[in-house]
Amino acid sequence: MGRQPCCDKVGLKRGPWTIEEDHKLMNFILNNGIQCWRMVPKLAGLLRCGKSCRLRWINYLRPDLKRGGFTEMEENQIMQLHSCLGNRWSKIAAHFPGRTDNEIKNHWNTRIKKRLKLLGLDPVTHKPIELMENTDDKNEINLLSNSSKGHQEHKEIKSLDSHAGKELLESAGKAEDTKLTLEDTTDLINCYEMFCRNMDLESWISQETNTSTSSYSSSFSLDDSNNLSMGESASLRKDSQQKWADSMNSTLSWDSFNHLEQDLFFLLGK
DNA sequence: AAAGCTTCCAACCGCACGATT
DNA sequence: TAATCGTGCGGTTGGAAGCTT
Repeated sequence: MGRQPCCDKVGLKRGPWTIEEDHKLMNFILNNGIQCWRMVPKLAGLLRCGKSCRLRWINYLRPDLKRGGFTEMEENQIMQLHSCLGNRWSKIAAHFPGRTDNEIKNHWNTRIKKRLKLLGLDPVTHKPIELMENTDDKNEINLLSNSSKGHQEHKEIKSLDSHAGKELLESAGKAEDTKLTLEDTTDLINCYEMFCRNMDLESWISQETNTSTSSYSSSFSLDDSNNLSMGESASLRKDSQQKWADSMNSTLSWDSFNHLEQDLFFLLGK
């Protein structure tokens, strides 16, 4: 009953892929498509398990992958999507043609999380981090000394290399002891929440998910590779990307977010 | 110059769930 | 119907590269 096991791991290679392995996998998939990942390594002459091949293809070899760092606009969009979808990276990635869930997850963990913390927001809930009142001045909060994790947070922020962190700290002119008045923080939070409300992101996401997620999915569709020629696939992708871009234009005004962000930095810097 | 530290990201692992036998 | 597979997903890790002291 049942099927054969996916792969026995005895004798299979692990770790970083070599250029030769990449070429083998890429050539095989481009020439034959994918019927079954389990068979791919055998037919392509690779000593890898199917799962590993799938991951390598999706995250690195796929021809429609978008290379390079994330733009500020993309980062902002990820933040917004995460506030509604949580850690559902594949769902988030579906809104970014050419980006992988792994890529977005990595970027979130290394950059965006810190950026949100700098804004005084909990990266999990997107709610304001507990405001700690300073006993000497009731109108001040210490952004960097939240509970017992204060030291760690401080360390993380101090070592930030992202433009967001540096900009924020430099604009505030207080790299070591960034303090906001309670008034500032309340303004900041109100702006952020107002922005989220105005975007009506949840309805947009549910609409997108219901109508078109599969078309925009970052995962390469096996059906596409099997049933469409390269030209047809490319055309389909182009249409999907255009539709996606159009839907973005009609739904969101990123200029307004950038302005808001500048305002937030201004608030912090004043 | 080099040792130690931090950041980044490719890759792995285990689980969930629908499909298949 | 139960057992197992195939695939996708999210969390985690290891090591290379870059940075700091």
